[in-house]
Amino acid sequence: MSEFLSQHKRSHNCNTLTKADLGREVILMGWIDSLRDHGGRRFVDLRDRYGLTQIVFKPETDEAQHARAQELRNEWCIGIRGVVEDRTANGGSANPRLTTGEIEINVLELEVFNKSAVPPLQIEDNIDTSEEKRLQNRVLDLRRGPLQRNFHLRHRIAQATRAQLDEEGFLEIETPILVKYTPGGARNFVVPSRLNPGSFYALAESPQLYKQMFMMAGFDRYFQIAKCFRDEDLRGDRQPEFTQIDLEMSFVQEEDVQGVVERLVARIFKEAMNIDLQLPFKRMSYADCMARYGSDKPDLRYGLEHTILTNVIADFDGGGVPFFKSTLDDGLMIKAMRVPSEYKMSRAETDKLEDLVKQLGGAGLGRAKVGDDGAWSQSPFAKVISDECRLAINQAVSAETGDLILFQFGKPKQVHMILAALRTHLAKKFELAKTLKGNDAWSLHWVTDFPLFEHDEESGNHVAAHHPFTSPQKGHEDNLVSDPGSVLARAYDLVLNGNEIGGGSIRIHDDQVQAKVFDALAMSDEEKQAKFGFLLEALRYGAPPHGGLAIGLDRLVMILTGATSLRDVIAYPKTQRGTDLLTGAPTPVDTHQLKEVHILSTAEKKTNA
RNA sequence: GGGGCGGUAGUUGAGUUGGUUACAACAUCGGCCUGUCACGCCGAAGGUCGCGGGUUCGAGUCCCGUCCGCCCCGCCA
Repeated sequence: MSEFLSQHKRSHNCNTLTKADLGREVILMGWIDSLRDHGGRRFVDLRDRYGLTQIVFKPETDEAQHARAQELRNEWCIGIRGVVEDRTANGGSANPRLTTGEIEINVLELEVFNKSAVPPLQIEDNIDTSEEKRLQNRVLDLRRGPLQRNFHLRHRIAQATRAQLDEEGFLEIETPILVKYTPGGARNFVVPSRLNPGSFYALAESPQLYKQMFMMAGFDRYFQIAKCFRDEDLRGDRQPEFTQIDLEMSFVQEEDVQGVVERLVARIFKEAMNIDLQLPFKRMSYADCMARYGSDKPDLRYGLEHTILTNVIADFDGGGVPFFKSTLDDGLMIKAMRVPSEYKMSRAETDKLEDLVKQLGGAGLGRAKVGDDGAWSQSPFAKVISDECRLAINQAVSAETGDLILFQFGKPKQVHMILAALRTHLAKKFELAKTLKGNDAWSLHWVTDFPLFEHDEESGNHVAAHHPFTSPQKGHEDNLVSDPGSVLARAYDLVLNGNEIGGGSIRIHDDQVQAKVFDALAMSDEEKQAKFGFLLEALRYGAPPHGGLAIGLDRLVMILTGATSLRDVIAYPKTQRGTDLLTGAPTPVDTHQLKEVHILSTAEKKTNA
């Protein structure tokens, strides 16, 4: 135990002292952010999570302390006792960039708690160190201002969430992390059970079924800031363990859930960002999103809308363009995006767009430059297309002189995906969203009317688009068996600046409807009982109508902090390969540990470089 | 499962057609400096060019394999 600590308590943090404190004796503790040694004056910027304070060592104050100060180095953790003095009166100048910039602490006593080896990264706001080095040295990385601020904001958001949902009558209840393994959907992390040889838990993908059962238990309004685990491939915005603001409500319709979420998000924006959002948020149907933006989470802060041309061109039987004709004959989609003339691109730049299309798996990029009178140039279709078809296309996409029309042909899913990628690519290139200020910089909207099922190409079956407990829309129940592909769901996603930050639905509370949905999913009685028997059982005893939603907390924090990766808002994140460079996890475990949990590894031994 | 980019002092980068002792900035270390706050000045040290193999008189550079990081498609009910 340090003598210094037993005699002194920290009196202030490094961001509070001002001229109002002149003459006070204070105790500060923190890290050495930087050093400036002038021989007879030794300056140290002392840093803690709150800010910086300059401390100064002067030989006339204390010869010995001044001499010791020469030994100090960056990132040492120290404590000091000293007197608040006026920088200007001391013959220096104030630093207007610091809250504490008008004062400095004349050091009377110095305590070194712990020296620091030379840090492998610089502790500065703007570093260009590779992410690999940063993750390997995460403790030092986390000392940096931007990450410290990200976690402050994350804390504010979590607290605003608790306060708001508490005020709205929600109960915060925890659910298990070790849960029943259910195949289908996201891949589960699997945990062997030592006490039950050959059996396994899964780590919870989400508290979905538990929260529904809370409703059946009568808790009425539940929320949780819940850890979730999914063993899928990682992305910049996907980590294998992540956090959801999870909520569920009884006796509600879509607009009730959406209203709660809108008020919650508005409160988060107000408390964390001091931004007043306008309520309610816009609503767009899934079909509309896909047609106009090629995405179920479009960024609505800019245009670059798409137009489906399949029917337009079919009216002209391909308009004399053999490729159009063969595309139509194959039953494929033709879609275009108009790039207005103010977004100027050279030939080389449009060629680069085509490279992007090919990287995404597209065959190529159809183009047409629109001239006077709607004539096309720089286009493989220009010479053969009929005037009528060309004009109809121009009209359909609202083309004006100087515009560029980009075409995609093929399966709808891929056509949408590629044009959506081009749209976001061009928006980035021309900085369409980045330059927006104030409220214009934020776009929130609901996407509604999702299909209840998706067609799974692998199995040929229908699979639940959201999850199998999502309620079909009213009047659609009869189509569940006859035409499942046409059934819309009572599901809704919340989109922020082109990111899906939340999703939810009104659930099925009627076991007859639930049975039909399982039928449409081609699920046998044994299968439903084995997987979801506990839920079906609960549905038999007075299940209330209910619905809810989950917000991806990490993603929300990422967007609000302006971070470009989830890794900057999760304290100890995983790399794209799912490893933790700080601790080295995951690691092999020895065979006797495996034996204890009754499993045997089939992995081949890896040799590390 | 697939496509793309990258790995060179502690850190970030440069390194030509394969050719002396692999270069710069910042950081580090030593010295000087009484008003700095991107302090300044003088000096020094610092390298298994991710790893393994091959071609060659000679490889950071060319070829093959492999490991690692990042971005994207698939995947993520």
